Amino acid sequence: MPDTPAIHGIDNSPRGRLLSAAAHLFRDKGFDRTTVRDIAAAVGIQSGSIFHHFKSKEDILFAVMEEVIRFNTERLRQAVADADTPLEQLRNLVRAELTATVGDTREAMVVMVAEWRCLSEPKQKEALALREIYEQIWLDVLGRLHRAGAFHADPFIMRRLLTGMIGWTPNWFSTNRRLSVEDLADLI
Amino acid sequence: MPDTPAIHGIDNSPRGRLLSAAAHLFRDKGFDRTTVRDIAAAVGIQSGSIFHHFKSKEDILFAVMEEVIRFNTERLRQAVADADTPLEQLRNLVRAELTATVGDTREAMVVMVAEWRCLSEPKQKEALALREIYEQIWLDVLGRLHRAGAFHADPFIMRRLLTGMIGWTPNWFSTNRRLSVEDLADLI
DNA sequence: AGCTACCAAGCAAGCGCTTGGTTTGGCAAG
DNA sequence: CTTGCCAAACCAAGCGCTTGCTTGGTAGCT
Repeated sequence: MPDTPAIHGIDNSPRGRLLSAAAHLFRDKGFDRTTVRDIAAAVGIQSGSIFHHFKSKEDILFAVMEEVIRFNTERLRQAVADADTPLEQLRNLVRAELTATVGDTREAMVVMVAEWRCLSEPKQKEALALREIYEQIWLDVLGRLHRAGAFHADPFIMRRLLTGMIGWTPNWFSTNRRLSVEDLADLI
Repeated sequence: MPDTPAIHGIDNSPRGRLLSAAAHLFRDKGFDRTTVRDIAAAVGIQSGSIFHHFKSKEDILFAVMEEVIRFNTERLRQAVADADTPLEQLRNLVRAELTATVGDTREAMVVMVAEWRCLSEPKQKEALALREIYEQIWLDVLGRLHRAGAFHADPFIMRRLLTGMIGWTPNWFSTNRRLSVEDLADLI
């Protein structure tokens, strides 16, 4: 009965399968409305058995976020490294984040922005630290472009507007339309 | 004790005070993590007394959304009516939605986008109908601008990108910085 | 009298998580 | 090639608590 479509960057150990199933459920029911019994059923085990792999339900959510953020931070780094000019770096960043958001790590990404506050405060801080590394890559590239005179707005504001645009895409984008990446690159 | 800051467009009848308090709690704890006991305590009554005004907890959420969407639809209409040129209409729409999103109906707006899926399916449909009236105002103006050649992208896509940008603002915008409205108007 | 607004008490259901025991797969000693 | 063993993975049952909501009654205003 199990078999949730896997998420890129998560292996298929028992733990990994649990994470993928959880991410899927968290996405379309929300963290609070997903019970540990739901997650267990999705991978075909008993609810109690979950706590052999994770010490709490919150830990599952945190693990999902940690995996996805680590994986995509690496992707951003590659995107920057693969480009020569700053402008091309930006275009690659947009493409990379779009891929993460509507592509192979879509479910986990949606969960990360939507269920942030379901983490306890210490876990939030921990996740925020990872998140800041991620954001720094963006800010570096945007800052470089700004100093080069490519745009006049504040890079921080710029990043926030981009975050909003890209972060909203999973709510409307469906993968029949190819590469709206180019659309966005044009918009900048 | 009571006294949550009121939300524009909601009166201060017992019912109205309940709605404002609920919107406030829903915003910073989420719908599921907010108990009816929390809401009751926020206005200084017993938890059971809530069900004299609303027949379920979900009904409270729906009422919040309904009020805020009705109020802001009217605001959008005014924004269009107050402008002469299509471009000015767009600028007014942006300003109006920003005011709604980070201004006087901020809490309720955040709740509306974040807790959408907490509604049962019938209620979602009902809310969606109201939402579509709201969106149509945007699409009318954007369609007019598009036909006039002001931009070449699909108006639907354009609206979605704008939705993302504006919808994300409450996550970073704080009301010390005046009128970022102008920033956004420039970006189009 | 009748209505609105509320209280006090509690019920049934569902929740996260615990507990104690059982299966499974791998691996090395005999 | 068996045998003994261990750790990882899982089951079956249920505990204690919180949740949304119900019920039956009361105070005060018109």
